[in-house]
Amino acid sequence: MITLRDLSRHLGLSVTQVSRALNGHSDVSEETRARVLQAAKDLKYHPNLSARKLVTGRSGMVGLVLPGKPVSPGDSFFVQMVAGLSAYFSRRERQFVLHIADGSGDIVDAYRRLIDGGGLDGFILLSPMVDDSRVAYLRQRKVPFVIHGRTVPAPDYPFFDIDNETVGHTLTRLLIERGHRRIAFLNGPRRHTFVEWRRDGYLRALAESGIAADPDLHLADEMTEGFGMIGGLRLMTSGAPPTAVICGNTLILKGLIQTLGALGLEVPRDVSVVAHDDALPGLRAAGFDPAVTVTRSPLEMSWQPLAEILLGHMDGQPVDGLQIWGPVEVIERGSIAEIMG
Amino acid sequence: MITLRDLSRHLGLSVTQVSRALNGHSDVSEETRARVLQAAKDLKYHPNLSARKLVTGRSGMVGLVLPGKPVSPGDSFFVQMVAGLSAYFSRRERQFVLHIADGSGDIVDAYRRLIDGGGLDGFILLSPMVDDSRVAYLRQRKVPFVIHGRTVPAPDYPFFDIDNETVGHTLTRLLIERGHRRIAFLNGPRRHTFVEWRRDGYLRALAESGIAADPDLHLADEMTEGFGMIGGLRLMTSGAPPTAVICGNTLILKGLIQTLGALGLEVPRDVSVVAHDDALPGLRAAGFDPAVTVTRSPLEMSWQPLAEILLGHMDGQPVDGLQIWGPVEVIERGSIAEIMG
DNA sequence: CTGTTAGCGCATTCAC
DNA sequence: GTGAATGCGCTAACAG
Repeated sequence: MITLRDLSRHLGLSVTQVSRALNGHSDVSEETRARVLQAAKDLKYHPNLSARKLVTGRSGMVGLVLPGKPVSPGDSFFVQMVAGLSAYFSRRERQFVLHIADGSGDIVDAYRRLIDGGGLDGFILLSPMVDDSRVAYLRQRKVPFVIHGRTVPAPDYPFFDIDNETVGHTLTRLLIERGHRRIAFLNGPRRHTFVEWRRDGYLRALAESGIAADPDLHLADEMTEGFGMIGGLRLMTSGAPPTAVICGNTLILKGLIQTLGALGLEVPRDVSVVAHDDALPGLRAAGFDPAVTVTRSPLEMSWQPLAEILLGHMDGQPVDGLQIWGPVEVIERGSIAEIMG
Repeated sequence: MITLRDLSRHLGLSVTQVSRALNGHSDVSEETRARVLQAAKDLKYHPNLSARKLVTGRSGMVGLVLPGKPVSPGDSFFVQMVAGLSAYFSRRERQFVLHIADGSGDIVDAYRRLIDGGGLDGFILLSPMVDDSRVAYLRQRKVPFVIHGRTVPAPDYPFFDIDNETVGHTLTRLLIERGHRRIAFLNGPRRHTFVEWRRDGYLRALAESGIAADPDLHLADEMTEGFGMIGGLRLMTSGAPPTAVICGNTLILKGLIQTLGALGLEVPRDVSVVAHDDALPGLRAAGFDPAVTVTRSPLEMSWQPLAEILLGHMDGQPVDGLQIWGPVEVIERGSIAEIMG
């Protein structure tokens, strides 16, 4: 292993000067800098992050903490995210620590250990919740982070998010415009902010058209195929079934489609269906039969912004430029039937 | 953030003594140790790994380097492994660094950076290859590692593996015993040792029964559904098709089944099929129609041994006890037809 | 059993 | 521009 000291002796310079040259300080002659850089490459010098961390307090290592649930195909959301982030940081010569938390115990403890002991100084947070304890803790510790989503509508920390209120509103509007008035929503778990915001958009669209919201038509549960099946069954076998159903993601959609098939209901003849599509591999709404009209925001377009925002934040860039909205596309595919007034 | 120094002042002891108490040294009075441990818990002390690494040369952080290919459902092997390992190490208060390598460049560079710069001092290696450069490098650097598999039949480093020669032999024997003599093998990529060893077992079984091996019946390629389809097609449409096919895993099996279906061939009436089953979620051989006879070694039973072996190795345990064979089960499910002599 | 001393590799004062 | 000294938090000699 080669250290700064080795380099300095090799070059006949002081350790200090080599350090300065490597870190791009201004008070180094161009010639010296060139020599140092060349030698560093030749000798395959790699700065010792532990040593650097000890003196600067920062290691540049970033982390992602995931809840410790068993892996299932439905977790392809996390898989995509982990793979994307890890590859991105690896390319940038950053260390990416994946921590799958022990389900028991406070999640904040995991962060504390990672910060105090492990020297992590940057985090990506997924699936923000109302009153998110992770956010509170990291803010208090003044550790940089970026969230995929938001905990409040207008936060003062960096984030990458889509406009979920608009997602809910758009999907609902699509149906209302075709004459639907009994519109159901198989949403996600209440604890997540985006679920509530999509619901807000849904309710706003209904209100704008003077449609009374029927609480029985809005179901909130884990975003699984199972929920799609059970929720769909509950909706369609109730006394007053909806004429259209909105699905929070394509996993729910998949379940719903199965239930509809089992009930002998055809899309869009018997019931119209729309969904939000994260464009996860193997779960494309375009692949369903019939293809389903969706709002679409590819998850795979979120790693890079998330990573860049985090690195920017760790570099001390102002928060304003680090609050970024991802695009939401509307793709009509004919899974909505026209209802005559 | 709370340091050893804080603890020592709080307790009225020297920093050294507190360190010793925490690290389980013998020369500490029981009373002192108890006091220290209690105070550490109360003040939520977490040792600074960077500092420790600097003086001991070891941080306890372990890493997994994966080749930088795009993620697909077929990578569920890696997904399972990553999730299992990460969860295990997290529970043991170890940091687990996932590094998805940039495809370009020498893979060894990734390890160099992680060791020199990142302070990693233990690795899990997956998918060992003939003349594996990673093994050579880590051995030279004297960095502890554990391999899922082996690079040579009797290595002097720790590993967790199954007896792949026996897997090949067993699957082939099952078919020979039912009278098959034209037995094909859709194996994996030649670069992997386990592929060669399975082939050895296959050839040995054939030889033992005096069956001449037909090179056209052994196909080696990436273990994908596509290979199962293409390879199966090639086998079954050749001039002299086999009466039985062995699949290297259930992904290949899945592809083969599709081809057979497309060709109007029925299992086991028209062709017998066996496979090796890693028991990946969603790819259970039991779920195929008809259920397929397999050798089975659940992947999910490998993280824990792998992790334990690595930690043992890092603790300096002798290698003898760290070379472990996982079980291989034979499950007969009636996908083999009897061939009358 | 306990405390004092030294140094891991690096960045950052402060002098020159 | 450059170099010498200092300390980050911790463990490992070395005394007592």
